[in-house]
This record gives sequence, structure tokens and C-alpha cells, in this order.
Amino acid sequence: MAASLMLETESRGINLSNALEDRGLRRTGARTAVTGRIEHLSGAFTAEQLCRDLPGVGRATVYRTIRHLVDAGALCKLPILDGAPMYSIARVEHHHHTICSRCGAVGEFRHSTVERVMRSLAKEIDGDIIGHRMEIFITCGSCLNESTTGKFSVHV
Amino acid sequence: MAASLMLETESRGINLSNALEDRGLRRTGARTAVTGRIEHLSGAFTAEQLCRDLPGVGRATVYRTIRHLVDAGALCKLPILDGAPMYSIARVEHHHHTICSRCGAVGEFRHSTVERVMRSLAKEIDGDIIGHRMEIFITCGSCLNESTTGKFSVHV
DNA sequence: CTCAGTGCAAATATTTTGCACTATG
DNA sequence: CATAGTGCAAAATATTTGCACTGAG
Repeated sequence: MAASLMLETESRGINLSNALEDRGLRRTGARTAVTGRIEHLSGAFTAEQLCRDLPGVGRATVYRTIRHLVDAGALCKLPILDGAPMYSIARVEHHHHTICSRCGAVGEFRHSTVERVMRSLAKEIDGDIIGHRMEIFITCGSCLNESTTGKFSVHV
Repeated sequence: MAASLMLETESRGINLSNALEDRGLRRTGARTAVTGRIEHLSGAFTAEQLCRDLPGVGRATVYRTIRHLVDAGALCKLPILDGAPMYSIARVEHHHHTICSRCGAVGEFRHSTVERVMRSLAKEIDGDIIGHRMEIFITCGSCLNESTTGKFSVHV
């Protein structure tokens, strides 16, 4: 099976500009603005959020740059059930996400058991496993002390 | 933790009309057309597909009915990374999905180990786990015998 | 200088909403 | 017959594309 596809090493640390250059893309002002902004953000973000933060960069360029970064494996695209997907920097090689349903904070985790589950499922499934995705919806520590209503619907 | 929320029993088998009635919604012609069509379909579908199949039912009604069914827990909403989400009937209580990246076929599976992983993760995570989602991307048995290009991008 | 990259606006895609009309209970 | 539900069209939201212009190499 092709599961090893998911384990390419991304060793150089977090440098989104390099990720683009590695793909043969030019280092332009607009791209530097986008990658710089993403690296400056603490957590996950939406494309629209980035457009708002960077009024000097055209919306199309923001979307195009995000797509390049996702293709390069430098960003993860997280499907949010309602509304626009969120993106987060892929800090570790293969991982899963925690999403706080109140504040939207995204975390990453790895868990070897998840990979073991995959291997045992391979036997039961008719076909080849080519990848998997897992998200854990949480109420994060800081939100537990507040009483806001949910930001995202958590449908599992 | 509130994980038990995910385990409500849906015992009466697959009857989408009943699921709506249970929520105090009227049994109307449009709703019967939508639920009938969904039950008639073999697998997962998109809202737009349903609109196409049911030209006699207004687009808004299709979307509204789908939303009711999702709220009732009778349908699962599967976020597809590119494009519209897909829906599939929730046949078993708590489960996960396999999605064929070529033909889009959606399957369901349960795996007790997944639940065990959740319990062990609960200790590591700062906050309360309120749900989780897991999708396995596969090339299904029938697609293995063909040589089409992928229908969905598989980003993990 | 050349062509990859950009910004803008228009196009596309998806879903929701306002509102007058219809039909269920 | 009251009002939940419907259909339509317009609005809202999210993203992509065409195209003339700009700038990186």
C-alpha cells in the first residue's frame, strides 16, 4: 500500500518561502508578504483572513500562494464543516489536528496508535489505503473557563 | 467528558422521513421526495446532485431538508477538501468513513481501537474532547481495476 | 528582455435568505 | 384556517479565471 507517501520528511524547519522556492517558484514581494504573515500568525487561519490582513496583496495571489504551499506540503488544509477551510503550518511530518469548537484554535498531535489502527484496518478494507485524516474536536483549556457559544458545529 | 454524546442510539433502521417527524417537522410532498431520493441512491451525494435529480423541488428546500437530516443525525456531512460536501446516510451509530479518491464511493466502518485511541488521547490533550472525525482515503476494489485519474485530492 | 507572477474584475460555485404563495395538520 | 413549509430570485460567501500589466532573473 502507498501509506508511505504520507511520511516524506520535511526537515528544514518552518520556512514557507523555501518551500515555494523548492518548487521552482520565484521569490516575489507578494509571496514574501503572504508567507511572512502566515509565519507571524500563531495558529490556523482562513484565506479570507489573510486577504484582510494583507490589503496590498490581491485576493487571487493570496489564494494562489496558499494553494502552492498546500501542494508543497507546507500547509495543511483543514475542512471546516460550515464555511471556509482553515490552514495551518505543517510542523511535524504526519499528524492530526485538534480543533477547539469554541475559539477555533488548531493544535497538532501525533499518535502512534493511529498508525497502528490504519495497519489493522488495511486488512478489513476492500481496496488500497492511500491516506487518512483525523480531527479531534475539543473545548480547549482556555475556553473551558469561559461560556461562549460554539463557533463551529461539531458534527461527527 | 462529553464523548457519550456521540453514541445516541438510532435504532429504528433507515427511515429518513421518520427522523424528520421525530423532530416535529411536517411530512410534506417536497420532504418525502427528498428523503425518498436519498434512500434510493446507493451511496453518498451532494446537495447539488439532489437538486438536479429533483427538478420539481426548490433548491432551498433541498438544502433545508438536508440540514434537518444532518441535525437529526440521520445524515453525515463529509467535508470534501475541494468543492461541495457530500452526505451519506448514517447507518450505524458512531462510525467513520472510507472515501474512494477515484470514484468518490463512501463506505462506513467502525473500529473499537479508534475509540480506545480517543481515551488515551484524552490524557494528553489540554481541554475536553467533544468529538472526533476520521476519514480513510482509499482506492476502492473496483477502481483498482481501472486507470482513471483521481476525482478528489487527498490531502492528509 | 522575457515570461512568471500580479491585481483587478468578472465568472463560477455553493449556500442562505427575503418574501409572497401554498398546503399540512 | 393558522402557520409551517415552499419556490423563486436575489444576496451572501468562497474561490477561480481571463487578461492586461509588472517585475524577477
